[in-house]
Amino acid sequence: MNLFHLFAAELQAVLATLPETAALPAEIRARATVEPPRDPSHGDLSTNAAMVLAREARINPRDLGMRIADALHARGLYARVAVAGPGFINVTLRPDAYEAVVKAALAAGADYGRATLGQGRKVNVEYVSANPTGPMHVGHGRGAVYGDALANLLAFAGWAVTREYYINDAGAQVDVLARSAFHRYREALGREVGPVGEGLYPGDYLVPVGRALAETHGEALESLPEAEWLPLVRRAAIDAMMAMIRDDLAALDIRHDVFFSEASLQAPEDRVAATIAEFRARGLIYEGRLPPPKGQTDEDWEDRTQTLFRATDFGDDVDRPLLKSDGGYTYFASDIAYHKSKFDRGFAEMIDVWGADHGGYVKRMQAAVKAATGGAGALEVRLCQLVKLMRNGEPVKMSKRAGDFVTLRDVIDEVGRDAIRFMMLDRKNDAELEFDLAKVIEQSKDNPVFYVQYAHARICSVFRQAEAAFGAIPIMDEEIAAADLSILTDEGERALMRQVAQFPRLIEQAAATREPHRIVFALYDLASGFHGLWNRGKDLPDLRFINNDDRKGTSARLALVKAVRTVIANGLALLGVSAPQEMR
RNA sequence: GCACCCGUAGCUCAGCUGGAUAGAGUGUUGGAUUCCGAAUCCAAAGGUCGCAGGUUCGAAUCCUGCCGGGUGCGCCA
Repeated sequence: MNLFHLFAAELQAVLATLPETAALPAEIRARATVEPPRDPSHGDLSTNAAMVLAREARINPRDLGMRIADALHARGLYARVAVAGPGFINVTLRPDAYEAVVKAALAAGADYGRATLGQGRKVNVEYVSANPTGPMHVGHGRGAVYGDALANLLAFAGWAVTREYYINDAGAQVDVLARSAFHRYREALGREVGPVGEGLYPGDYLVPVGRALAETHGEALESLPEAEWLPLVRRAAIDAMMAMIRDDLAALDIRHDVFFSEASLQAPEDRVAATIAEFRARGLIYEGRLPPPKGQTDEDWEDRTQTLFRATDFGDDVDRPLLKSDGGYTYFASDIAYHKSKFDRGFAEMIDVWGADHGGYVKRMQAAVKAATGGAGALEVRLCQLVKLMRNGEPVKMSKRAGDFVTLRDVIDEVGRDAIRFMMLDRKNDAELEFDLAKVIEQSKDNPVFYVQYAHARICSVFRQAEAAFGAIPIMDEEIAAADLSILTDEGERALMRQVAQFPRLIEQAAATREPHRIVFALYDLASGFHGLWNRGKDLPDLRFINNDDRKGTSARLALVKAVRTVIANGLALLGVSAPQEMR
């Protein structure tokens, strides 16, 4: 049940029949929006219809507002319809409208807020996609949490979501990984290997990989030429790294549906070559030169002819190379084939979640998708800004030297899944995020995670108390479902009803804008409203949720807080944060 | 030089795709616990929304130009 949808439909019906607006094209009338007024004293719903349509209708906004307001009022559904300010039409609902919403929330339970915005369309959300060359860092964690919450949100809002991870297991970096693992392998055999060589990965996370290789192969690999041991060691190292990454993701309760291997694009069949051939046949590729980049030292610049994709024809700033000087594919070439595969698998809508350091890559990838799909597919890229890791207000150094490198796993182990997920979503994804380890573990004030969870736990506690006072839950559930909510007239109670009523709208807006952080802020506000009402019960016993002398009033208030708990639980579920029964 | 992101209270950030008197947390100051969980609540104080123009009924929000910070800029991924 979505009050905003219901009213918007009424409004459009009025606009379609009113002499002043009926003649306007439907898409003009659709400019009218419905939203809650900032100031609750203005009413429950507000529309800008009169202001938005006045010009086209050739009437001044206030007069048009009066006409629309009269027509709305004549429908007999609203307690009050008024024109205010420059032409806002404010609507006050009848009290029972909110009571119906609370009942609807209780009936829907875990499905309350579910929307049909996506209309069942398939969408592919690709996130994390960290290189399998080492442990994930905190920045990966942000993309992981954001992508996962976004996927949850889109699924809840009516999309058919596939969660995907792209494994970069094809380039030169995984060869470096293999050589690094080979070093650890010889070390495990007891050879005098010395320090890890220049250009190799020094982290000791490869030590177990080397040890496992030694156990499996003994000394057999040592005598082989690199060309023979490298594919074997590479496979083992990548598998080990991916196992580690998947384990870390599981610790955050993140599970992808598809792990897509970059290497699989080239073997057994070479789909990158096929994509390039197709582009070439369509005249999207030419041999040419690029101007050197400006503003940076370019002593290594070598002016040469290369194989270029006409990205500028599809909105990019320059054309982009597909082949490296050694004849291999650029990462971009592979990525085109990869995104084409997504489209071929039925995803016209694709969302990639990247780190901000890949921002310069967005236009070319969107251009490529446009070209590869003939305009039928669209790629949306959401960038996650960097995470500044802090401890007690001091930045934590993130140098790669062993010792002070803080991995994502370190942070998960230190602060826990709920805290890290909530805090990562406590900021807009394109804003930098300051993550203070000391504050996040502090189980109190500074920590909004506990604030929201506490509200949920407190409501659970209320129900435990109610059960003790009034008896078995099944009986209570029936009473709650039948409760007369019209006796709840306190402003704090009405405010909670409004927040419950706005949840479906919140879901749609958060999904449409791809902004799960809105849920975080809304849950915080809801928790705040609840905590406030709770404390007023200390001074005003009539506001207490449980009143042994007033079974009807208790049922009504329990219905309200149960609806609040439902919203908190559903919201936290989308964020991937647990909703505890108690905080102890 | 170019592209993208950011600039809002001392600090960290929201601001519902252009709406009404710009909001939270934190910090500071003062207050609330015989009673549903004080991991809570209430109050005070705190603002040239980076600057300057423009668009219109209306701009923190959209456009242009500056200033400041960040991320990138062929053959890494």
